[in-house]
Order: sequence, then structure tokens, then C-alpha cells
Amino acid sequence: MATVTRETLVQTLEEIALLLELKGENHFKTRAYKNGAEIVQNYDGDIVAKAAADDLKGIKGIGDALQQKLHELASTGTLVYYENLRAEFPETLFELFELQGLGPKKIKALHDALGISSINQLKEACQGEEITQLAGFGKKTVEKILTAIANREQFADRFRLGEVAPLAETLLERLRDHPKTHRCAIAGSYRRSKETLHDLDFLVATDEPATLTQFFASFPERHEIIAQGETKTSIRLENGLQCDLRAVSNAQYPFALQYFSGSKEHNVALRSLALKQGLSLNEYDFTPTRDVEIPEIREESEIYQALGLEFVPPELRENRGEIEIAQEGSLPRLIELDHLRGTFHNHTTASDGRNTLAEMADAAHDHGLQYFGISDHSHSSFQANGLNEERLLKQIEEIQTFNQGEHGCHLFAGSEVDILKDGTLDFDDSTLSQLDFCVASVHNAFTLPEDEMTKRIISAMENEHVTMIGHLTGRLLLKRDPYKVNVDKVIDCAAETRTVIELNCNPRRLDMDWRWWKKASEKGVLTSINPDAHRTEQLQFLAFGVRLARKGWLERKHVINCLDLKEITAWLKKPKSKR
DNA sequence: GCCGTTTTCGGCCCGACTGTTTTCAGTCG
Repeated sequence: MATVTRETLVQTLEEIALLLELKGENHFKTRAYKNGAEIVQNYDGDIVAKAAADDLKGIKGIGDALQQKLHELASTGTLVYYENLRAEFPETLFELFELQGLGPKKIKALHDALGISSINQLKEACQGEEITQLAGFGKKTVEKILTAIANREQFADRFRLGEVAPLAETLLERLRDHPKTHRCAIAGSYRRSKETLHDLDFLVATDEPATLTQFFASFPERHEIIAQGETKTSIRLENGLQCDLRAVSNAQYPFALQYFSGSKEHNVALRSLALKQGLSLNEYDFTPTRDVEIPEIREESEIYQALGLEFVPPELRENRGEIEIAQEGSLPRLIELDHLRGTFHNHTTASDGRNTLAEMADAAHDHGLQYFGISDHSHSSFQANGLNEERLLKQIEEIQTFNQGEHGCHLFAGSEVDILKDGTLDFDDSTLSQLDFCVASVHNAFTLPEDEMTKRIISAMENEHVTMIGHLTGRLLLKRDPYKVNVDKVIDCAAETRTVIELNCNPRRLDMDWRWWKKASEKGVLTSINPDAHRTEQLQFLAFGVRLARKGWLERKHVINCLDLKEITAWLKKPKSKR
């Protein structure tokens, strides 16, 4: 039996929804499957084990039918209902859903009338005449399909938060500077700090919406206009990123900001809460459904206030319990960038960094940091010019000498030591004991089976000298999947051994994933927000780390590099068991 | 297929934009 993961369950439900749409099923039924996929994706707990044990009762949105199907899938590895549905359509049909402008109805028409079931077949058909004979397929539609095919070949579908941010802020500034703009923001998943994005949702308050949508559509970075109307415009930038603009009145702005920040699931929950209080909430205003007073709203926070909630920071709006906790008034006071006092896990020219130790220290000082941890690679990472014992000991001396000077930023001597395939470390204990701290990371043998990889990491955590685990799952966003490791077990071990789990804030990593931090912090696990900087500019990654830490419900007290120099020095000197 | 302060049936979010079918269906968010 193939291993069933959360992803298996999610994808199966999503595919069932698509297949039902193709069959023209009742769309409330298809929505129930999509909704089920979302719930499984976001469930806070071992949903696969629960499904296997047929223990899914009481999860809202998962009724009898989905419970039974998830149980069958998790316990046997297959789902007969799904296999039967799947057999009705060719495999390649699914790729048609990736084309912008094609939905289930059009795909069904193409498939039923012309037997089209792949992008290649569709491309061919668009070059002939027969497709325009189909009802609903005019010349423009054919052109749009060809553009969508070309875009899919040319552009990525998702983008990393950290790589989009500079451009996003540039465009936002330009909107802000327009004389007809009252206020503006980027809403959507960017505001919620999702690690990857599909598009950017700009929002502007203005008395002249058409002026702003035209202004937006004429941005020089524009590659194409996808749609342009009075109040809504969509463009694609030269890098393939889709950007939408909504223009609303100043009075509507707080509602639109709330609405377009999402998530969809958070908004559904919020709207239903509003309805219970006699208020219908949409992207423009509150409408009373019975005789209740309409609250006056000038800012987004007042919408939450009016509904009897604490303000929910955008990062938390994923319908993972934030609404209930906001009702109790016990949301966490999330960490902020200026709480950071230092950081660990940084490289220099000694291994594969671009800047010297002194240059990195200067940059850290410029960022207002009191201390800075140097952790170059160990010798097994020969591809990264890893340090052997002799070079490491020399670097420790160099750092001690540096700290005797007047620099304004204290350096801690560390190492990013490789966790070898068998779980032993790349330096012996007597070498490690001379360091101020140690980051232990996996850099090879990524394909070990889950239990071996988990054991490997756990044995590193059991070492007294290992302060923290670096980039726990090794994922490279949109590029390389995480290696197979049982994160639940690692979290338990981290809590027990008092090993810190790093939040690596390189935008390509953002590892450990934000979805685990709430659970980890509840078990008492601490983190360190580390840029893994290989050059001075990369200290800016810290800002993304803080955004993702917020998304993981983390507070100042959960993050060791919020301690000041005196506190962290004392903390590092304590034996692990006392931390 | 799911749910219930209108509770076992009847409703489930809806507005903006596009293209095409001259009054609306499809897609998207």
C-alpha cells in the first residue's frame, strides 16, 4: 500500500471536485469536496491517523460521506469512488484547468464535442476552424486560450513572497503617490504573509476609480491587460505575476481591505458570525438583516471590534481557530521586527559567504543588532568550502580578537555542522564544546526513508552541544520538496531536549513551515529567527522571518534572539536541560 | 455533500468583467 499523506487526502478530494464539475454535478456538492480538501489541509493534528482510525466525527464540514471516503483512502491506500470517477476521463484532461479563462463548462464542451483532452490537442484545435463552430467559442475566446497556453509555457504559476516583495512595494508606492489616492494597500495572501503567492491584490480608496484603474493598467512593468473595468483591473507583469487592482470609495475601504485580505475561510467564518448579530458583511459595508444599529466603521480594526472580536492580525486569518480566540480576547501578542536583538546562523568568506566576518558584523550593527552568530559550514560540506577543525579553531580565535575591539556588535562563534547520514555530527564533542553555539543541519542524503531521517535528526538533537536544528525539512520553495521527516516527533524531541528549531528566513526556504509553529510553541519549543545570510544584504531576510513567525502565532517569548546580549549570553552558558 | 438560534429539508456568497447567445453564461476571486 502506498504511503497516504495529508497531501494524498487533499489532492484526492480536490480532484473529485474537479471531476464532479466536469460531470456537471450540483455545484454545492462539488463545493463540499473543495471545502473538505481545505479542512483536511488546515487541520491542526494528525488527520491521516484520524482518518485511518475512522475518527473524524465532529469536524465541521466533513460529513458522513467524506468521513467514509477519507477512512477508506487512509486505511487502504485507494478510494474506489475516486478510481471509478477518474476512469471516466483521460489523465491529461486535468492540465486544461491550469489555463486561465477555462473552467469546467468550457472544458466539458471541448471534451464532449471535439474529444479534446490535453493542452496539445487544444492548441492544434485553436489553429483550425472547427473550434469556432462550438457555442460560446468565438474568435476572442480562441485568442485568449492561445495566450493562456503561451503564458503557461512562459511563466510560473506561483512566486516566492521574498522575491515578489520589492516589486510589490514599488508598485504600491506608485499608487500611493497618485494625487487621487486617499489610501491604499496590498491585500490578499501577500498581506497574510503566505510563503508563496499566486497574485498580488492591490486596493485603493479614491473618488475617481476609473482614473486609478487606467493608471494601474498603464504601468510600464505591464506585460498584458487581463481585464479592465471601472473598479477592477487585472494585469500581468513582465515576470508573469498577475496583479489585480480594486478601486473603492474611502468609506468602503475598510470593508474591502478586510474582504480582500481573506483568507476565504476566515471571511466565511467572520460573515457567519456577523449574521448571528443581525449584520450582513460584504466587501462594501454592513447591512442590517434585522433591527440592529449599524456600527460606524472608519478603519478595518473597527469591523472586528464591532463584532466583539479583538483585532485579528492578517497573518492569523487562516481559519485556524483565530476567530474563537479573538472572541475570548486572548490572541497572542505577535512578535515584531524591532523585538529582534541579534541573530544566529550566518556565513562568511571562510566557507561559502560573500562577505568577511568584519563586514557581516558591521552590517549586523547597521541593522541595530547587538549580537551576531557566525556559523560557517563544516568540512563535510566540501562543496561549500566547509571548515575543518583547524580552520574552525582559528576562526574562534579570530572572533575572540574581534570582540576585544570596539565594534558595537558582539560576535558569537558557532558552526553549521553537518548531520551525517548516520546521525553523528561532523565535529567531535570536544571541538563543539569550544563554540558559543551550534546549528546542526542536514546537507546530504536527502532521500532517506522517513523513520531514518527522523532518527538522524533526533540523534543530533540529543547532543548537548547542538543549540539548534537548521532548516529542518530542507525544502526549497517551488523547487525542492521537503525531505521526509516526522515533524511531530522532532517537535516532541525538541521540547524534551530543549533544542531550538530554527526559523530559517531565506525566502527560498522559510523552514520550518509556519503551520507547525503554534503546536511547537505550545509544547514549549523555542525558535531562533535566522537569515542564513551568505552576504550582508541578506540580513534583510529577517523581516520575512518575522512575518512567518507571526503567521505561526509566535510571540517575543518564543524567540531566543529577542533576548538582549546579556540575557542570551547567560542563556547560552546554561546546560541545555536548564534552558 | 453539508448543515441546523428558520434543525432532517431547503438553502448553500456574490459582484465584476468578458465575450457572445441581443439578455446572459462562464470564469475569477
